[in-house]
Amino acid sequence: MTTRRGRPPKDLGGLSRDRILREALALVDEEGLDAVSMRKLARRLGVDPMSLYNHVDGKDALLDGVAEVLLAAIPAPPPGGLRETMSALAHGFRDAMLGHPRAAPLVLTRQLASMTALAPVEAVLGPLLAAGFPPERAVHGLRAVLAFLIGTLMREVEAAPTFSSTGDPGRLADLSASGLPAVTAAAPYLAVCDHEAEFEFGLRILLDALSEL
Amino acid sequence: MTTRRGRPPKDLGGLSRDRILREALALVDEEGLDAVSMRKLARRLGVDPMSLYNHVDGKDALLDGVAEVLLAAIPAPPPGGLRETMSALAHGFRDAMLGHPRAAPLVLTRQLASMTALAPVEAVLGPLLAAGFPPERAVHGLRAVLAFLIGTLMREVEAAPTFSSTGDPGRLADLSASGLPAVTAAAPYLAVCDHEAEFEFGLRILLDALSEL
DNA sequence: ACCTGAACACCGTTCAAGT
DNA sequence: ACCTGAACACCGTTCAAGT
Repeated sequence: MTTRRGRPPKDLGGLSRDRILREALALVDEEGLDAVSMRKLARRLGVDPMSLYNHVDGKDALLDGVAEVLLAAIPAPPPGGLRETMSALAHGFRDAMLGHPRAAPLVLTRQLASMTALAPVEAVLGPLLAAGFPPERAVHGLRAVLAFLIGTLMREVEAAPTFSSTGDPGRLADLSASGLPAVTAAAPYLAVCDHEAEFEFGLRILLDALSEL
Repeated sequence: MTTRRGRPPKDLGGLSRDRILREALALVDEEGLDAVSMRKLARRLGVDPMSLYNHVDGKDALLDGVAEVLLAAIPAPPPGGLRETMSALAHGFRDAMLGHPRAAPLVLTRQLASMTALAPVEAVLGPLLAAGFPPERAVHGLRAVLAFLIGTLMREVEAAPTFSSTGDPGRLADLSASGLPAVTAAAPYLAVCDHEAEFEFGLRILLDALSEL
């Protein structure tokens, strides 16, 4: 169990798990994941580094906590059909990650043991089962879509290969000069990546496939 | 350019970029990514930490180099139809990552600027173009498949959420007791993940979709 | 119950010096 | 051209002490 403590501790300017996690997220947003350190975080909170350990189990648990904060920001999908629900959740997930691009890898790359990660799972699984999917197929479908979401978002958040570095004008030239015929032919498209369009394209394919059972 | 130096330096027991990268990969395989440090790597090589900097641009460049070593292990696909080629490459990619599961996140997670990453791209794009795909669609398809591959492999390599911790027998009980109806109903399937089957399932869906234009 | 600060065993990297 | 070692500015975390 990696969830909240029993009682929410009073928050009179004092330290608390929530305050620490929020400040950690702010730190990641501003300076990036690599810049996070217990000491720097403590400095920002005006406390001794070791005080953090009264509310958080260590750096790794801290980052898990931040990931959970991000996940909790995914809104519950409005009730609707299978396709609408899955699409809403996929977009909610994407929006939550894009709202904190530098922190997103925490969600996308960590094995979250927490139960808070289950709310979106329930929201996807419910409609799939209601639509008559046997549970095994439903889980299959969920995992295929999730894999795609994680992969696209990693790319979008600049943690995974695009074959287009975001602002590099020499990239096209490099690709064209690669000597690889297909790469050269497709260079103008490889050099640019419309993340929104890629997301919709892949999502549509997967949802189509699921609809056809 | 993050490629090799001009001349391959003689390798008489001395240091070299290749020797450093190979040792780094071995270190990751044995102790995991977090355990990698320039100092420890130097210790294993029997040299002063600072000697590494004569062959590698710093820790980040070192890790990029290891990622490229992994990528280079993907075999060129045997000539064949569109579907065979894409499938062979996907499996080659997967096998390369599973051969070094602890190092795989380096490939899956980093923005590789290197040109060595282009060989597999060429191998996929070639058949797509030959099959009559307009370059824009070909790139779309490539990116959708790649996103799925990255997402599944992240999960497989235990860097991304499965909803089943690998060896945790209490997981099923946790899921069943979650109070979420759909999660409870699907708990037996959520608690277990046959990576091989998930991989084939998702890949088939995507390749089917691409075949249908 | 919470906070503190010294201390331990580490980091990556710069720089001046050696061969 | 390559290697070295001291030094700098950091880390995460343990532990004993305070309130």
